[in-house]
Amino acid sequence: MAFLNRGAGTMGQTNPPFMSGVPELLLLRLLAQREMYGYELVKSIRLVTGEAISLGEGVIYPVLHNLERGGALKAKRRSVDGRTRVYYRLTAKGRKRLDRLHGEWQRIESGISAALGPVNHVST
Amino acid sequence: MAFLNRGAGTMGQTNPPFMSGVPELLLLRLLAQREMYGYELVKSIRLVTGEAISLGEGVIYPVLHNLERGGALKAKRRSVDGRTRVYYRLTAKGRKRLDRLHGEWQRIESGISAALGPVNHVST
DNA sequence: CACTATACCTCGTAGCACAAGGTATATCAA
DNA sequence: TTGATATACCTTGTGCTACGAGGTATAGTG
Repeated sequence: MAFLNRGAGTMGQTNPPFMSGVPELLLLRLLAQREMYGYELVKSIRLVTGEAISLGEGVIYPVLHNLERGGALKAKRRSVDGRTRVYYRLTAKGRKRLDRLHGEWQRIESGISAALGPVNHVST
Repeated sequence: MAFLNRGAGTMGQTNPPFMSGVPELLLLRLLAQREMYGYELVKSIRLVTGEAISLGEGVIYPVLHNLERGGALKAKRRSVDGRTRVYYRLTAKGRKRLDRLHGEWQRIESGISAALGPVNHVST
Protein backbone atom coordinates (compact mmCIF):
# COMPACT_ATOMS: atom_id res chain seq x y z
CA MET A 1 0.00 0.00 0.00
CA ALA A 2 2.97 2.24 -0.35
CA PHE A 3 1.20 4.13 -3.10
CA LEU A 4 -1.23 5.94 -0.85
CA ASN A 5 1.48 7.88 0.82
CA ARG A 6 0.13 10.73 2.80
CA GLY A 7 1.87 13.89 1.73
CA ALA A 8 3.32 12.60 -1.49
CA GLY A 9 6.85 13.72 -2.13
CA THR A 10 10.04 11.95 -1.34
CA MET A 11 8.63 9.29 0.96
CA GLY A 12 9.08 8.26 4.52
CA GLN A 13 7.02 10.84 6.35
CA THR A 14 5.87 9.54 9.72
CA ASN A 15 3.10 10.85 11.88
CA PRO A 16 4.09 12.44 15.16
CA PRO A 17 3.86 9.90 18.00
CA PHE A 18 0.29 9.89 19.23
CA MET A 19 1.11 11.09 22.72
CA SER A 20 3.32 14.00 21.86
CA GLY A 21 2.71 17.69 21.99
CA VAL A 22 1.94 17.87 25.68
CA PRO A 23 4.71 20.36 26.44
CA GLU A 24 3.29 22.55 23.72
CA LEU A 25 -0.18 22.21 25.11
CA LEU A 26 0.93 23.18 28.60
CA LEU A 27 2.80 26.21 27.36
CA LEU A 28 -0.12 27.44 25.31
CA ARG A 29 -2.46 26.93 28.18
CA LEU A 30 -0.32 28.89 30.63
CA LEU A 31 0.17 31.68 28.15
CA ALA A 32 -3.55 31.87 27.60
CA GLN A 33 -3.89 33.14 31.14
CA ARG A 34 -1.19 35.77 31.09
CA GLU A 35 2.01 36.58 29.28
CA MET A 36 5.11 34.96 30.71
CA TYR A 37 8.79 34.48 29.96
CA GLY A 38 10.62 31.25 29.34
CA TYR A 39 12.36 30.72 32.63
CA GLU A 40 9.14 31.54 34.41
CA LEU A 41 7.28 28.96 32.35
CA VAL A 42 9.78 26.28 33.31
CA LYS A 43 9.09 26.87 36.99
CA SER A 44 5.41 27.35 36.44
CA ILE A 45 4.88 24.02 34.76
CA ARG A 46 6.41 22.22 37.69
CA LEU A 47 4.20 24.22 40.00
CA VAL A 48 0.83 23.90 38.34
CA THR A 49 1.23 20.21 37.71
CA GLY A 50 2.02 19.60 41.33
CA GLU A 51 5.55 18.44 40.58
CA ALA A 52 4.11 15.70 38.38
CA ILE A 53 5.66 17.14 35.25
CA SER A 54 9.01 18.81 35.11
CA LEU A 55 10.20 20.08 31.77
CA GLY A 56 13.71 21.46 31.50
CA GLU A 57 14.83 24.51 29.60
CA GLY A 58 16.11 22.25 26.88
CA VAL A 59 12.53 21.31 26.20
CA ILE A 60 10.82 24.62 26.76
CA TYR A 61 12.94 27.04 24.79
CA PRO A 62 12.89 25.13 21.51
CA VAL A 63 9.13 24.67 21.72
CA LEU A 64 8.70 28.35 22.44
CA HIS A 65 10.80 29.22 19.41
CA ASN A 66 8.82 26.87 17.20
CA LEU A 67 5.53 28.28 18.37
CA GLU A 68 6.74 31.79 17.69
CA ARG A 69 7.94 30.86 14.23
CA GLY A 70 4.54 29.32 13.58
CA GLY A 71 2.79 32.50 14.60
CA ALA A 72 1.13 31.04 17.68
CA LEU A 73 3.12 33.27 20.00
CA LYS A 74 4.38 36.81 19.86
CA ALA A 75 7.65 37.55 21.65
CA LYS A 76 8.66 40.79 23.33
CA ARG A 77 12.05 41.39 24.94
CA ARG A 78 11.97 43.36 28.12
CA SER A 79 14.64 44.39 30.60
CA VAL A 80 13.92 43.93 34.26
CA ASP A 81 16.56 44.64 36.90
CA GLY A 82 19.30 44.44 34.33
CA ARG A 83 18.10 41.04 33.17
CA THR A 84 16.66 40.44 29.78
CA ARG A 85 13.47 38.51 29.64
CA VAL A 86 11.58 37.33 26.61
CA TYR A 87 7.89 37.56 27.24
CA TYR A 88 5.50 35.51 25.16
CA ARG A 89 1.93 36.35 24.41
CA LEU A 90 -0.69 34.13 22.79
CA THR A 91 -1.95 35.20 19.37
CA ALA A 92 -5.33 34.37 17.88
CA LYS A 93 -3.65 31.62 15.93
CA GLY A 94 -2.16 30.31 19.15
CA ARG A 95 -5.57 30.34 20.74
CA LYS A 96 -6.92 28.16 17.96
CA ARG A 97 -4.00 25.83 18.26
CA LEU A 98 -4.55 25.56 21.99
CA ASP A 99 -8.16 24.61 21.44
CA ARG A 100 -7.22 21.97 18.91
CA LEU A 101 -4.55 20.42 21.07
CA HIS A 102 -6.80 20.56 24.07
CA GLY A 103 -9.46 18.62 22.23
CA GLU A 104 -6.98 16.06 21.01
CA TRP A 105 -5.68 15.59 24.49
CA GLN A 106 -9.14 15.06 25.90
CA ARG A 107 -9.88 12.43 23.29
CA ILE A 108 -6.73 10.56 24.12
CA GLU A 109 -7.09 10.95 27.83
CA SER A 110 -10.63 9.67 27.90
CA GLY A 111 -9.65 6.83 25.61
CA ILE A 112 -6.99 5.73 28.02
CA SER A 113 -9.32 6.22 30.94
CA ALA A 114 -11.82 3.94 29.31
CA ALA A 115 -9.17 1.32 28.73
CA LEU A 116 -7.76 1.55 32.20
CA GLY A 117 -10.99 0.67 33.48
CA PRO A 118 -14.29 1.02 35.12
CA VAL A 119 -12.22 2.20 38.08
CA ASN A 120 -14.21 -0.21 40.20
CA HIS A 121 -16.53 2.19 41.84
CA VAL A 122 -19.28 1.05 44.05
CA SER A 123 -21.46 -0.84 41.69
CA THR A 124 -25.14 -0.10 41.42
CA MET B 1 27.39 18.59 36.40
CA ALA B 2 28.20 15.75 34.13
CA PHE B 3 29.72 13.85 37.02
CA LEU B 4 26.51 12.95 38.74
CA ASN B 5 25.48 10.73 35.90
CA ARG B 6 22.75 8.37 36.86
CA GLY B 7 23.87 4.90 35.98
CA ALA B 8 27.55 5.60 35.70
CA GLY B 9 29.16 3.96 32.74
CA THR B 10 29.89 5.30 29.33
CA MET B 11 27.77 8.45 29.55
CA GLY B 12 24.85 9.83 27.67
CA GLN B 13 21.99 7.99 29.30
CA THR B 14 18.73 9.86 28.90
CA ASN B 15 15.52 9.33 30.76
CA PRO B 16 12.61 7.96 28.78
CA PRO B 17 10.36 10.77 27.55
CA PHE B 18 7.95 11.53 30.36
CA MET B 19 4.84 10.57 28.43
CA SER B 20 5.98 7.27 27.07
CA GLY B 21 5.06 3.78 28.04
CA VAL B 22 1.37 4.16 27.37
CA PRO B 23 1.26 1.34 24.83
CA GLU B 24 2.87 -0.88 27.42
CA LEU B 25 0.38 0.20 30.04
CA LEU B 26 -2.56 -0.55 27.79
CA LEU B 27 -1.25 -3.98 26.89
CA LEU B 28 -0.64 -4.91 30.50
CA ARG B 29 -4.03 -3.68 31.47
CA LEU B 30 -5.82 -5.71 28.82
CA LEU B 31 -3.84 -8.82 29.64
CA ALA B 32 -4.70 -8.42 33.29
CA GLN B 33 -8.27 -9.22 32.38
CA ARG B 34 -7.69 -12.25 30.22
CA GLU B 35 -5.01 -13.79 28.07
CA MET B 36 -4.94 -12.58 24.49
CA TYR B 37 -2.81 -12.81 21.36
CA GLY B 38 -1.05 -10.00 19.54
CA TYR B 39 -3.34 -9.42 16.64
CA GLU B 40 -6.28 -9.48 18.99
CA LEU B 41 -4.65 -6.88 21.20
CA VAL B 42 -4.18 -4.57 18.24
CA LYS B 43 -7.91 -4.62 17.51
CA SER B 44 -8.82 -4.54 21.15
CA ILE B 45 -6.93 -1.38 21.91
CA ARG B 46 -8.76 0.44 19.16
CA LEU B 47 -12.00 -0.86 20.55
CA VAL B 48 -11.64 -0.17 24.24
CA THR B 49 -10.30 3.32 23.68
CA GLY B 50 -13.24 4.18 21.50
CA GLU B 51 -11.07 4.64 18.40
CA ALA B 52 -9.14 7.29 20.26
CA ILE B 53 -5.95 5.29 20.19
CA SER B 54 -4.87 3.08 17.37
CA LEU B 55 -1.60 1.27 17.72
CA GLY B 56 -0.30 -0.70 14.76
CA GLU B 57 1.35 -4.09 14.83
CA GLY B 58 4.70 -2.39 14.44
CA VAL B 59 4.17 -0.92 17.87
CA ILE B 60 2.48 -3.83 19.60
CA TYR B 61 4.65 -6.78 18.69
CA PRO B 62 7.97 -5.27 19.78
CA VAL B 63 6.49 -4.15 23.09
CA LEU B 64 5.07 -7.61 23.64
CA HIS B 65 8.47 -9.15 22.98
CA ASN B 66 10.15 -6.76 25.37
CA LEU B 67 7.65 -7.46 28.09
CA GLU B 68 8.14 -11.14 27.65
CA ARG B 69 11.90 -10.81 27.76
CA GLY B 70 11.51 -8.82 30.94
CA GLY B 71 9.41 -11.54 32.52
CA ALA B 72 6.23 -9.50 32.71
CA LEU B 73 4.45 -11.76 30.24
CA LYS B 74 4.43 -15.46 29.54
CA ALA B 75 3.86 -16.54 25.94
CA LYS B 76 2.17 -19.69 24.73
CA ARG B 77 1.84 -20.65 21.06
CA ARG B 78 -1.45 -22.24 20.14
CA SER B 79 -2.88 -23.41 16.82
CA VAL B 80 -6.44 -22.43 16.01
CA ASP B 81 -7.99 -23.25 12.61
CA GLY B 82 -4.60 -23.83 11.11
CA ARG B 83 -3.43 -20.43 12.27
CA THR B 84 -0.75 -19.96 14.82
CA ARG B 85 -1.47 -17.57 17.61
CA VAL B 86 0.81 -16.44 20.39
CA TYR B 87 -1.15 -15.98 23.56
CA TYR B 88 0.20 -13.78 26.31
CA ARG B 89 -0.56 -14.09 29.97
CA LEU B 90 0.34 -11.66 32.74
CA THR B 91 2.83 -12.84 35.35
CA ALA B 92 3.13 -11.65 38.92
CA LYS B 93 5.98 -9.44 37.81
CA GLY B 94 3.80 -8.07 35.07
CA ARG B 95 1.09 -7.33 37.57
CA LYS B 96 3.50 -5.28 39.63
CA ARG B 97 4.69 -3.46 36.56
CA LEU B 98 1.12 -2.69 35.62
CA ASP B 99 0.45 -1.20 39.01
CA ARG B 100 3.56 0.93 38.83
CA LEU B 101 2.81 2.24 35.36
CA HIS B 102 -0.78 2.82 36.29
CA GLY B 103 0.26 4.95 39.23
CA GLU B 104 2.70 6.91 37.14
CA TRP B 105 0.07 7.55 34.55
CA GLN B 106 -2.37 8.81 37.11
CA ARG B 107 0.18 11.20 38.49
CA ILE B 108 0.88 12.60 35.07
CA GLU B 109 -2.71 12.68 34.00
CA SER B 110 -3.85 14.54 37.08
CA GLY B 111 -0.91 16.89 36.75
CA ILE B 112 -1.96 17.81 33.25
CA SER B 113 -5.56 18.07 34.33
CA ALA B 114 -4.57 20.52 37.00
CA ALA B 115 -2.64 22.56 34.50
CA LEU B 116 -5.35 22.53 31.90
CA GLY B 117 -7.48 24.16 34.27
CA PRO B 118 -9.84 24.52 37.08
CA VAL B 119 -12.33 23.90 34.28
CA ASN B 120 -13.93 27.13 35.43
CA HIS B 121 -16.49 25.74 37.77
CA VAL B 122 -18.71 27.96 39.80
CA SER B 123 -16.36 29.65 42.17
CA THR B 124 -17.03 29.90 45.87
C1' DC C 1 35.85 36.21 45.27
C1' DA C 2 33.15 32.23 44.90
C1' DC C 3 28.54 30.56 44.83
C1' DT C 4 23.77 30.60 43.80
C1' DA C 5 19.85 32.19 41.28
C1' DT C 6 18.05 34.19 37.29
C1' DA C 7 17.70 34.17 32.35
C1' DC C 8 18.71 33.10 27.86
C1' DC C 9 20.44 29.70 24.36
C1' DT C 10 22.06 25.27 21.35
C1' DC C 11 23.91 20.68 20.38
C1' DG C 12 23.94 15.70 20.34
C1' DT C 13 21.52 11.73 21.40
C1' DA C 14 18.36 8.19 23.16
C1' DG C 15 14.28 6.12 22.73
C1' DC C 16 9.84 5.67 21.22
C1' DA C 17 6.27 5.04 18.14
C1' DC C 18 5.56 4.77 13.27
C1' DA C 19 4.92 3.20 8.41
C1' DA C 20 6.20 -0.06 5.35
C1' DG C 21 7.10 -4.31 4.00
C1' DG C 22 7.67 -9.34 4.34
C1' DT C 23 5.89 -14.36 5.30
C1' DA C 24 2.12 -17.62 5.55
C1' DT C 25 -2.55 -19.58 5.81
C1' DA C 26 -7.74 -19.46 5.24
C1' DT C 27 -11.86 -17.86 2.96
C1' DC C 28 -14.64 -16.17 -0.62
C1' DA C 29 -15.60 -14.62 -5.25
C1' DA C 30 -14.92 -14.17 -10.20
C1' DT D 1 -7.22 -20.82 -11.06
C1' DT D 2 -6.46 -16.47 -9.75
C1' DG D 3 -7.12 -12.58 -7.00
C1' DA D 4 -8.58 -10.10 -3.09
C1' DT D 5 -9.41 -9.77 1.82
C1' DA D 6 -8.77 -11.13 6.53
C1' DT D 7 -6.11 -13.27 9.98
C1' DA D 8 -1.69 -13.73 12.24
C1' DC D 9 2.96 -13.36 12.89
C1' DC D 10 7.40 -10.69 12.28
C1' DT D 11 11.51 -7.00 11.49
C1' DT D 12 13.77 -2.94 9.51
C1' DG D 13 14.59 1.91 8.94
C1' DT D 14 13.49 6.43 10.21
C1' DG D 15 11.26 10.69 11.95
C1' DC D 16 10.54 13.20 15.74
C1' DT D 17 10.19 14.40 20.50
C1' DA D 18 11.97 15.21 24.63
C1' DC D 19 16.12 15.03 27.16
C1' DG D 20 20.54 16.09 29.45
C1' DA D 21 24.51 18.64 29.24
C1' DG D 22 26.79 22.52 28.59
C1' DG D 23 27.54 27.37 27.35
C1' DT D 24 26.94 32.72 28.09
C1' DA D 25 25.85 36.59 31.04
C1' DT D 26 24.18 39.42 35.00
C1' DA D 27 22.71 40.15 39.92
C1' DG D 28 22.87 39.25 44.64
C1' DT D 29 24.81 37.03 48.89
C1' DG D 30 28.22 35.18 52.12
